[in-house]
Amino acid sequence: MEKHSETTIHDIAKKLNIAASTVSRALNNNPIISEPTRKLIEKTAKEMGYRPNIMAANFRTKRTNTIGVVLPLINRHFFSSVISGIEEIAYNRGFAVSISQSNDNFEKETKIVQSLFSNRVDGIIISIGMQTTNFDHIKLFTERQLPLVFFDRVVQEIDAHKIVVDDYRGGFKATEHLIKQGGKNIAHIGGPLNVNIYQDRLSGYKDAMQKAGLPIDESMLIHNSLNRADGTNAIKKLMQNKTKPDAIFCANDTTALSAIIYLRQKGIKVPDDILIVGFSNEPFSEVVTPSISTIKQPGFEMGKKAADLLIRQIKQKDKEIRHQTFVMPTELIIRESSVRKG
Amino acid sequence: MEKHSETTIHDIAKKLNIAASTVSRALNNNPIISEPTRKLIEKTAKEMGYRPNIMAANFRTKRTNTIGVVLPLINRHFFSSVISGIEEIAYNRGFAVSISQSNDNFEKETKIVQSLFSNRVDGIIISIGMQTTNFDHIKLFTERQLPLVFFDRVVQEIDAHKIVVDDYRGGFKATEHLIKQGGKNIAHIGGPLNVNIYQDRLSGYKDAMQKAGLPIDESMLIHNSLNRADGTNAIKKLMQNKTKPDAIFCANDTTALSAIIYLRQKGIKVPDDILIVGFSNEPFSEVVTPSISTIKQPGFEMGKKAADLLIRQIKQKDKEIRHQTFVMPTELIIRESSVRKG
DNA sequence: AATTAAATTGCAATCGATTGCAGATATAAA
DNA sequence: TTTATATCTGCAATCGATTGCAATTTAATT
Repeated sequence: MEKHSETTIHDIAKKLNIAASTVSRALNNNPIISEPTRKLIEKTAKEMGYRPNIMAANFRTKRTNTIGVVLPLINRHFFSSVISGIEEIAYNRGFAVSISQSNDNFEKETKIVQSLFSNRVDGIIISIGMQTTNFDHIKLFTERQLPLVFFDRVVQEIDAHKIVVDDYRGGFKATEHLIKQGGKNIAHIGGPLNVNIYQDRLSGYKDAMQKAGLPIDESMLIHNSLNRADGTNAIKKLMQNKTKPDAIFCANDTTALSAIIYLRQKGIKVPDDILIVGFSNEPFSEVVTPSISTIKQPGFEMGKKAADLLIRQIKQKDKEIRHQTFVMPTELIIRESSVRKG
Repeated sequence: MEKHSETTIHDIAKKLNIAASTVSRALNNNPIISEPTRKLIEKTAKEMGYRPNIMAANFRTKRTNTIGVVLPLINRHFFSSVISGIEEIAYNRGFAVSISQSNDNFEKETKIVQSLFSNRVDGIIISIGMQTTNFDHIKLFTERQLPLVFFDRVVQEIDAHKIVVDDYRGGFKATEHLIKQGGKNIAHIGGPLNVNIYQDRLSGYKDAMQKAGLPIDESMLIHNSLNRADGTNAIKKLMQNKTKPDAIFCANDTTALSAIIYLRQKGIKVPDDILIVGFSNEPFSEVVTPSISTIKQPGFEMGKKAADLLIRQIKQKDKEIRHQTFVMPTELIIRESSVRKG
């Protein structure tokens, strides 16, 4: 029946007795082709069930119309929101999105980035893993001027667009709020300090404390991986201090939740006895009891912004670009966990 | 300096005075190449900073080593878990994962699938949108024998591998549990019936009711989109019935949550006055008060299974395949919302 | 040493679309 | 009618890796 399973521009050309180049140009809406010719070609192409071989085109043009996304964990509300935003913009601009998760594992992150590079993605959007302290794999992109956008967990020493949350102000606002609510001995459960966002949240905390004239007690600071178990260990340790905290600023909602659950088991009431604020506004924070005050990060908008910036860069590859850091606003959402009942 | 920005197998061949085909075979570990030659080529390739042009290879071999994933909404715990599972398997087998969300929009779903087809993905994994009742876009794949795996929201009339949860038994177990806890007038808030999973959950509910000799009252059945607002409307309506429900089986946790919150506002206690069971085991369900009894779906495992099946199909394209439906077990997780206090 | 078999390597075509440049046709001006 | 100028179309090379088949080298056997 059909010799080629797929019709090519050559088949169309042969049928119409014209050159394949004309067909190619017509199908790409090249204005150099006259209107009647284009119409005819388009009609024939449709009749013949023509579908462009994008691989051939990619190969020839050296572009894949694909952007790579690398992030620690897909299955996390903040990150999946970012993906959602990226996908939305990318789809509208005709780009596919290829997604990989590093699981916060340095080796995997490296392999992923190399693989995306070999696959010739047009650019990548990346949030660095917690373990990552060496950035040679990233330089693979920057050295060849391949478009790259960081988000959330960024690398300061690499020159590229960056989309971050205002973690400093987030930390500041959270702590300030706890102080206003009467907190004096305010603890902080934070993440690894090699990651910028945790560094910034800590700085915000410290500055808010200092501004209020409150001392910073090192025994009130704990840094860990911010998962459920770590959170429980952290709160346990804090409650063994000679002076116990009367408020805690947690660097994520998961840890805040761990603390609340542990304290409830011990008969310590939140917010009556201890005030708590989290970070990230996970979906559960709104509905848990007590609902968790937190800092909202606009994940979806960040994803959209990142994709927009990346695609702009891809489309104007030649021009010199001034890399910028976009700081997305955070919002303090006050719920039950941090408000002492009247 | 460098004429070609990238070194090709021809550059390597020229340098070593051998044929490009030998280089190609050596780099692909073709056993027909002798060990010393391979070693030499590999060494030289590394020295010259060779990176295969995957686009060229894809073009030639007609494979992209990419699998497409289409699902309603990335930013939902169940789906992002599935993605996570898919990504894990795909990554280990050398496949990239290209992800798109349909937002439950039929037009977008169609375009996505067509685009994946044009991009020559090696296969797709798809969960159908709620609005989708026409499957011509899917046939694009099946007719050309392109590997396709459905998960969760599957299309019965299309012959392909399917990974589903045992929604029927899930619905049955949930309802049976409510009956055991003393429920008599058990309502059901379900999803659109054109979607198999909601159909099955309803069937499970009905059978459990019948088995217990309980009548099925149509006014106790509501079907909607299962979002937060719909859930609130549904519970509101149910509570206006002449005989009010004493238990509710909700087809997802979001709706269960809506019900709990609404009832709390009205001073009606869960589980004391009304028992509730949800579905999906969203992260919030465990930590909300009262914690929500629910049916756990193994999203991550489903993703892994789907990817495994798809990749197997891709790798043995020629052989005839008996399509199977894999029913993943569900687990009833009993929490506070459905257990009447002693 | 000659013959045969086995193990390696090379030749050259191929995948399908794109694109610079040359050639052809149509239109306008002289 | 001839010449000049736009417009349009076609030729042919090209992108880089893969692969069937032919050619060559090496090893084994007589």
